[in-house]
Amino acid sequence: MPGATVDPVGPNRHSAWVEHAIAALADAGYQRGGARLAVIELLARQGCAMTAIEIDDRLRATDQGIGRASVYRTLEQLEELKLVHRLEMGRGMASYERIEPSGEHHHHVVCEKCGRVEPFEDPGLERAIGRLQGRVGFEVSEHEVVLRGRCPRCA
Amino acid sequence: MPGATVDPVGPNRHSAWVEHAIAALADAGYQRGGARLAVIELLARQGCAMTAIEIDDRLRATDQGIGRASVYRTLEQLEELKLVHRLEMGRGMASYERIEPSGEHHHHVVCEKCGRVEPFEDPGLERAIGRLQGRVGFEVSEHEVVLRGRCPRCA
DNA sequence: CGCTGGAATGAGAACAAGTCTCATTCTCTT
DNA sequence: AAGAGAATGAGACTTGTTCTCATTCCAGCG
Ligand SMILES: [Zn+2]
Ligand SMILES: [Zn+2]
Ligand SMILES: [Zn+2]
Ligand SMILES: [Zn+2]
Repeated sequence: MPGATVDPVGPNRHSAWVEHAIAALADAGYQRGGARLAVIELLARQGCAMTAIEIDDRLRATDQGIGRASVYRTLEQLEELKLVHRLEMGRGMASYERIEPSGEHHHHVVCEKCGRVEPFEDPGLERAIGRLQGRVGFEVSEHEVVLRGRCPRCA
Repeated sequence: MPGATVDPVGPNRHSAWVEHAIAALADAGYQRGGARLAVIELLARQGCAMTAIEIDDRLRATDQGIGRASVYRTLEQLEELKLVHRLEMGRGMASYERIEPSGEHHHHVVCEKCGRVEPFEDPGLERAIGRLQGRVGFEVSEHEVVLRGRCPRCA
């Protein structure tokens, strides 16, 4: 689903992931907390990766005024529990996007001129990566693919 | 006839890339310089990615005492000319490895526990990526694939 | 309910990778 | 050999991220 955009208010169809994340955190022994929930709900509304800076800025701007430490701490915890995927697609800063429990996911094309990021899916690519599993000596649990080039506007 | 400085570790079979890089830089209008050459010769000897920090430390330790600014500047120039590939596979720091003019290349598996990086090649994967070219709206010029998991030692 | 121990939070200091500045040194062409 | 301009490097600076620790909040208990 590339292109799912921000849903500023009210229930949204990604709330299932919010429940999933909350349950996983509870299972892992975490207590509830407002800052963590705010991060989770923000990520739940995004269709693609969002930089840590952007997440932090966005949450600092709310009336709750979430702190930077809480944002980064939460992102780290979510990554540890495989609830979000951490990506480094640009000049040294991390982005995050939620991981669907279903395994459904996408990869990214990045414009090397303007930095624009676009998601894409491809079953053939996934199949090729799947076939790789035995061939590398590691026990692979995730993968990421980044294509780089010029976007239509910059070409 | 080209007075390439003696490599303290002895002659290496990648000197062709050194020549290639020097020629490309000259074509791009750069003058020669000792710091830049040192970076190029170091990269020429590596079989896989090396972090910028490592490159910098290594070159600072030489009797020439290459400066940090020169190292990063050179890496940026080499990347711009597509002579090296910049990778961000770990905790927010860049690695570099040379690009073979032949197009021959590999991808990486990273251990999420100990950080170990291992290269691998796979024609099937390359084919799948090649088939993708038209399907994404970008004019793709490079790609990178990173698998993450546990290495044999950490599994 | 109101307590209480431990978890969660956030302000700001600390870090670390990378970038910028600019005086000096080096290259290359006359 | 001289001059114009490129390359270099010491160190200041920026920036994304992490750490510290005093304060606030949560959940179980009486
Ligand atoms: Zn995405
Ligand atoms: Zn995939
Ligand atoms: Zn490599
Ligand atoms: Zn490839």
